[in-house]
Amino acid sequence: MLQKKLGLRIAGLRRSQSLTQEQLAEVISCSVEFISLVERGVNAPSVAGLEKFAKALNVEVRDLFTFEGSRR
Amino acid sequence: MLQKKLGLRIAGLRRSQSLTQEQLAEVISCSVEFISLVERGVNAPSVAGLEKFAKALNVEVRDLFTFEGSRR
DNA sequence: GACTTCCACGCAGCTAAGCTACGGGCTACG
DNA sequence: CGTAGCCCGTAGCTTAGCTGCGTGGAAGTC
Repeated sequence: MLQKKLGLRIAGLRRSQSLTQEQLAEVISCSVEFISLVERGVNAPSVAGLEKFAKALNVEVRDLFTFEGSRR
Repeated sequence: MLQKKLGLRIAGLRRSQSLTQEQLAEVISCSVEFISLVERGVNAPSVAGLEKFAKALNVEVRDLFTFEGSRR
């Protein structure tokens, strides 16, 4: 549920930075496969992982949970 | 790092709702000990767990990651 | 057609961490 | 004293976070 939206959000942010999954994986220092899993909502990163994602995407963690559907 | 702040945030939200750890644990249907661990920043809940916490505290997940220190 | 880049996806595996139960201990309050 | 609310350590089960490998497909370029 949540991870699905989270994945889409991350994928969107990544694309908006013109990064490939591979590049993002390198920044985060994790596997490309994992990026794929996360973006598809199969896996959700841990809280520690969220921090990395946010940093790599130049946003704050709370922004990762900010969707269109959310208020505001 | 993050989980520390997250824990404080959750504890703060819980208190502001005048809930005890026990009551919160019941709403989330998890153990009281776990609430304690989370609030102290020893453990961080999983993404699925975050959803439960947010729902129990009547906020959105993104609000759990909204600290004083954060921008805005 | 052949090649490359980007990505989805299944499978198999390790280990870290989420989560629980039990037991003890401290403070505050009636 | 007794109870409520919380902290804390230890020990343990179990899930899922995360990896590697290998495949294959869509789109672009030459």
